[in-house]
Amino acid sequence: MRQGKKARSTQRREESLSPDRIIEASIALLDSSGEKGLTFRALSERLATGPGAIYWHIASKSDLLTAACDAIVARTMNAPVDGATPKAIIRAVALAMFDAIDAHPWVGSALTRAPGQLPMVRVLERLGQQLHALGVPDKEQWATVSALLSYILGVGGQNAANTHYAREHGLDRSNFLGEVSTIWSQLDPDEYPFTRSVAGQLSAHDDRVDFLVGIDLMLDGIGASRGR
Amino acid sequence: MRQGKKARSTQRREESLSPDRIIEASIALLDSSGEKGLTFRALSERLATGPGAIYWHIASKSDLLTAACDAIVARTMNAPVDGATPKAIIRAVALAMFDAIDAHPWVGSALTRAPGQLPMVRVLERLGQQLHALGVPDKEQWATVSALLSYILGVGGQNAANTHYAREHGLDRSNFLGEVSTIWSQLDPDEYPFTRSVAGQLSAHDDRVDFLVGIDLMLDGIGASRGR
DNA sequence: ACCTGAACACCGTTCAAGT
DNA sequence: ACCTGAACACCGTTCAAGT
Repeated sequence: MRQGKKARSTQRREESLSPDRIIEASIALLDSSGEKGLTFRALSERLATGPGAIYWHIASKSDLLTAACDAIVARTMNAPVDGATPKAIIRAVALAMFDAIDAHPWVGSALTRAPGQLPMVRVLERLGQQLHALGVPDKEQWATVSALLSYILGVGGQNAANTHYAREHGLDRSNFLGEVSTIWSQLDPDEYPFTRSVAGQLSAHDDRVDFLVGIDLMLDGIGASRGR
Repeated sequence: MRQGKKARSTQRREESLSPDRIIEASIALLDSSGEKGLTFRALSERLATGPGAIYWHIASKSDLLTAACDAIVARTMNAPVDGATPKAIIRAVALAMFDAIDAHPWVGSALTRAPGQLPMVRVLERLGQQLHALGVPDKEQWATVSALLSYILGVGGQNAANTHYAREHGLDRSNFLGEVSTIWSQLDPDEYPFTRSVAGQLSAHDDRVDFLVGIDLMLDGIGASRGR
């Protein structure tokens, strides 16, 4: 039963609590059971401790969620991205966020609920630097990043909501879209002609492609009011 | 103590429960105490009944929130809007949603959490009809409304989060923005040059104007890839 | 300094029992 | 048909007590 020093200290480190270990376990819990799967009781069980212990390292559940979100966003924003022009880089950064939220839907809602905080600032900074490079005048920079960011958060939130809703009703994503499509195509033709006409496109569409359409719309808009 | 028939029946209607009365009371509760103020216990107290009674009329809290949200959105989307061109109408509809969410921040998050449901569809329909009038090709209509809607939901979600965060910390909105601005201006200059440079614009900006900048960016984008 | 786990003050939801 | 209100199965958070 004796253990070498190395093994001992490794195990020690593995067993003692730390913010990082708590955040790591939170991410695992959020990925596997969604936002409502993250409770201090489930978390403390996974960490083989009591619920109170976590409060020594983390101030609140809201802080914990923001920290978990930031871990994902930091990873995403620090990854290299390729693109030759500022607009190409903006596209790539936005797409990286889309993919991160697609892989971790809870990040979508966590981002929104932490306004002005680190995770949002990381994205803001990446986008803003490219707007600067693009020659957007200082006075217009805030409104422009703000718009891009709002769009990304909007899509991310929808993504999170879709996943949550599908999970709650025991459907997968395509079943969910099919259900919405069916409901839409049964709406009153006089009141909802557009929604009905678009119901068919719903189940065939590609979220990722649609996301980029919106980004390109905004980038084109920046070009239109500035010239290329 | 006798009462006329009319008075009697009026009072009856006021006292007996109905989905409409429950929704009305929910809106009042949400407006006055925010999203966390809406509980079945607080609601049943305000309606002078027991928590169980509400379940006779409403299936779940999530349904209740969506119904309350829909009441606001329906009111907003049914109000006449002026605008001579499709783009002007889109602007006006979007702005009406912004103002509605500004007045009832909880609508921002409720909208996002009811994907594909009635409140969203009302907005989708209004915007979509104008895109159709604008001559956006059928194949592109879904991605285009979807982008506009995501942007509106994104701004709405941020709006809700800002209000929630400020309320939680006992600040008003301008204090909150001032605090964020201060934090941003103290960020590391090498890592966050853009965010620092933009911190000053934060406290002076006008949410409503910024919102329209994003809408115009997208409308210009639609124009750019189509001509006018 | 860090952890334990019982306890507090809540939730949404259900359901027997009433009218 | 509609309402009552106790009870169930949870929450986040606190805090005395331990090591």
